[in-house]
Order: sequence, then C-alpha cells, then structure tokens
Amino acid sequence: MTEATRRERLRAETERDIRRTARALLVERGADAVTLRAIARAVGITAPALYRYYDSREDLLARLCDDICGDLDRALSAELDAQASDDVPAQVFAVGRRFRKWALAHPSEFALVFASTDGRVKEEGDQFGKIFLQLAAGLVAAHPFPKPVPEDVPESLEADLRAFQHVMIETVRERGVEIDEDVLHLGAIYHILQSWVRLYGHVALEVFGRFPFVVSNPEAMFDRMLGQMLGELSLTHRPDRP
Amino acid sequence: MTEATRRERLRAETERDIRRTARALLVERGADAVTLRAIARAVGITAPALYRYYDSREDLLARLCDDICGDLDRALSAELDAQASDDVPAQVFAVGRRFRKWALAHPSEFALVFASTDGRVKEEGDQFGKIFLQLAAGLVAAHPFPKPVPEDVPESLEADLRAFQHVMIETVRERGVEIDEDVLHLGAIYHILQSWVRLYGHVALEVFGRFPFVVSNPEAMFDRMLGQMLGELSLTHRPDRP
DNA sequence: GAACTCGGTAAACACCGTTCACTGAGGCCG
DNA sequence: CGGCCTCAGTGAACGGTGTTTACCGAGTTC
Repeated sequence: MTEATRRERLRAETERDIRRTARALLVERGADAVTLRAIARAVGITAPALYRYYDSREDLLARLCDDICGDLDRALSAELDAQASDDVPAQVFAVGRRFRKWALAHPSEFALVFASTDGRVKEEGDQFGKIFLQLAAGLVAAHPFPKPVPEDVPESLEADLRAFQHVMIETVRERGVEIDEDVLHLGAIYHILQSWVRLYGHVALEVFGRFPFVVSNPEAMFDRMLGQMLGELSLTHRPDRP
Repeated sequence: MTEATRRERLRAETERDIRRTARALLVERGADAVTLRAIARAVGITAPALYRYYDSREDLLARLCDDICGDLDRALSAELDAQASDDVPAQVFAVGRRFRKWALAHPSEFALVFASTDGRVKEEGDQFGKIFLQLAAGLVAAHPFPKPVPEDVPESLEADLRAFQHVMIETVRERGVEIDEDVLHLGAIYHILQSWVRLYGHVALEVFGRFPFVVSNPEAMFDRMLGQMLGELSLTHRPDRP
C-alpha cells in the first residue's frame, strides 16, 4: 500500500505535526505565539530542524494561510451543500453566517489571512477565489438573476468586470456547471463584488471591534445586511405585488 | 511664559521625540520595526529609559494609535472644511477619498488602528467616534435627509440605533450644531452605519489586497460606491426627472 | 545645603529568528 | 554484506528582542 519509504513517511508525519502545532498556537495564543521554538518544543524537535521543512518563519506562516484557506473553503462548501439546491436565499444566508461565525471564532486566523499587510497569500486574491468566488458563481448558476440589474456599469470598470466574469464562468465550469455571459452579466458581477465588500466589511469590523458604537446584536444586523443584498438582486422570491 | 519646570519641559520634548520616531519607523519600515531599542537609538537614549514614559511596548503602540487617530481626524476635518458647506455630495466624496488615500499611503498605520485584534484602541469604537461619527452627523446636519428612508429598521436593532442616534446628536451638539431626532432618524442612522461598512470594507480590501480579482482601477470603483451610497440617500440633487 | 524626585544608565535574563558545522540513521548500489 | 550518499535533527553561536534590576546624578524642593 504505502509506496513511500520510511523516511518519506516520517517526514510527512512530522510536517503534519508542525502544521497542526502551529495552527493550535495561532488559535489558542495568537499570532505572536507562533514561534519557531515553541512549535519545535511542542513537536519534540529543535528550532533549527524546522528549516528542513520551511525556508523561514514567514514561509511557514504563508503555508499556514493556505491550510486555513483550505479548511475555510471546505467548511463553506459543506455548508453550501447542506442547503436545498434550489433555495438561493437559504444558501446565501448559510454561507454568509458560517463565514461570520468562523471569523469570530478564529480571529487570529481571520486576521492572518484577510488582514495582513505582507502578501502572505500567494497571489492577489487567489485564495479568495477558491473560497467565495465559486460559491457566488455557483449561487448565480443555480438560480440565475431574474432580471438584469437596471443600472449598467461605468466604462472604467468594464474591463475589470469582464475579466472577472470570465474567471467566474471558468471556475464554475470546472465544477461542471455551465453558465452563460448573459446570465452572469456585468451588473451581476459588480453586485457580487459589492456584496463581498459589505460581507467582508461587516465581519472585519466585528472581529476587530471597530464599529462606531456598541452593537449589542450584530447578528441581527448581519442578517439584515444579507437580506438586503438578496433583495437588491430581486432574489427574495416575493410574489407579485401591486 | 513657560510655567513648566526645566525637567517638565525636557520630559515633554523627549516624549514628542519618542512618538515622532516611533511613528516614522512605523510608516517607513512597518510595525515590526517599531522596536524599543530602535526608537531609543534614534532618540539618543537607551531602551530601558522608555519605561519612564510607557508601561510597555504595547502601551506605546496604543498611544501611537491615539496619535494616528488624532492626525487622521484633523486631516479629514480639514478636508471637510475645504468643501462648500452646502454641497453634501462633494463633502462625502472629499472625506471618503481622503480616507482611502490615507489608508493606501499609510498601510501600517491603517492596519494598526483599524485591523488589530488586540484592543489597542481605548474603548470599543471610541477612536472611530472621533473621526467619522461627527463627520457623518455633520453631513446630515448640514443637509438633512430630504426623505425618510422608506424601510424601517427591525426591532432587534432599534435599541442600538437609538443609542447611536443620541450619541451622534450629542457629538454634533458639542460642535455647535443642533440636529433633531426627526432629521437624524433611525433609518438615516442605519444607512450611515451601512455606509461605514462599505467604506471600510472597500478600503481594507484594497489595502490588504484581498479583492477576489485584480482591480486595475479601484479608484473608479470606490467613487462609484460613494455615488451609490449618496444615491440611496436621494442626496444627489438630481433635478426632477420624468 | 540636605533630602528627595526621577530620567537615564549598564548589566542581566529569557526569549526570538537564523546560520553553521556536525552527527547518525535511512536508503541505494556494487 | 560493505561503502557511500542523503538528509532530518542537533548544539552552539550571533545578533536581535522586551523587560527587570540596581544604581547614578542632575533637577527640584524645603
């Protein structure tokens, strides 16, 4: 079964140990506590040995980011799959709430991945692509926008949005879903982008405690924001009204 | 003229030196470079001497945050004062753009004040109150919302919003402007809050490079967002249309 | 002028990331 | 099997960090 040599197995095992330990330190005691010596101590080796696995502490943190992104991706995807495939509002609420809950429960990890100045994450927005991009596209694919967003996008944004449109269509296609440009139109792309701005904005403000006043019930505010975002998409399935 | 003793003058001067040096290190070489020894070296004293001025490095950073908030407050206020007092859209654009430009030009300071997990800023959202709160309230005071926002706020948010309403009214009053509850109604409060979410969200995403794809013209996107926020307030002064 | 305050110092402690020469077990090949 | 090579892991060291301690000496007060 195991093709790997003894050495390779041991190495893989140690690497898992290192990542798990580093992750635990990050979660339990903050980013400053993720120390090479502390990790080594917990794993049962010495600090210089870690350099057989990572180029530097910064490199280790970068890989930790990848792990975190992967986990978050899986958690959100699982949440999405748990919803009825035709109930888009339920999907949006489920994924949005889960993201918020995760961020609040793991502030250090959130800060590391979503609010670090040093470009720890490989490429611009790459990690995010894996997480939300396909979810958003999948949502639209599963339930196309019933009407085009009235206002059209300004010329200065069109090129960017069109590029993003192709990325999203391609991403969704890799998951086996075909979606047309007319369905995932530029207005929809822009709205998805703005939704991310609001989602991220609320969560980050809450995690960092930077709301301008004490919000005693942030969950209600968050839910209302999600509902508003859905409403602007005319996705709320309100039956015809006068 | 100077009532202070020689010692007091020297102490105040040294303290200014320390803060200025720390600030320079933060701006030019990042938060990690703000080292007690580096500060001391530049000021011309030794590291332990800094403990005569601050309890710890963390304490020093907290006071640095205060300085930054104060400077930002002054910069934004100046920007506001430079606008025609009756042109609310111009004021919003000016202040919003200035905040974004500042954040992009001073990422370390932005991260320290607006995206640090440790509660470096004194009380929840206190610093922010000084900066944006009064500006937002001032904007509304200078040009009341022409129509009440149609949707009313949910019950679960009403208490929080009402508290915030009073804080804003009080804050503006201290600046000599009287504003009524009917003008700064709960719908307006909620919209201000949501505007902050979007403003902060966009700026933070841009500073941290966490947009889901490369935005080649973020300024245009930002301006559009501001315009949209204004439009939702019916503040764009569009003359009557068919 | 004595007593006191207090900013500044040097030395030390425990920690940090990182480098380096070295060891010794694992794996490969004749 | 023996010899060689690879490489995870080591201990010592370097220069850096925040922080504590005992001490000095100028500034201030009485």
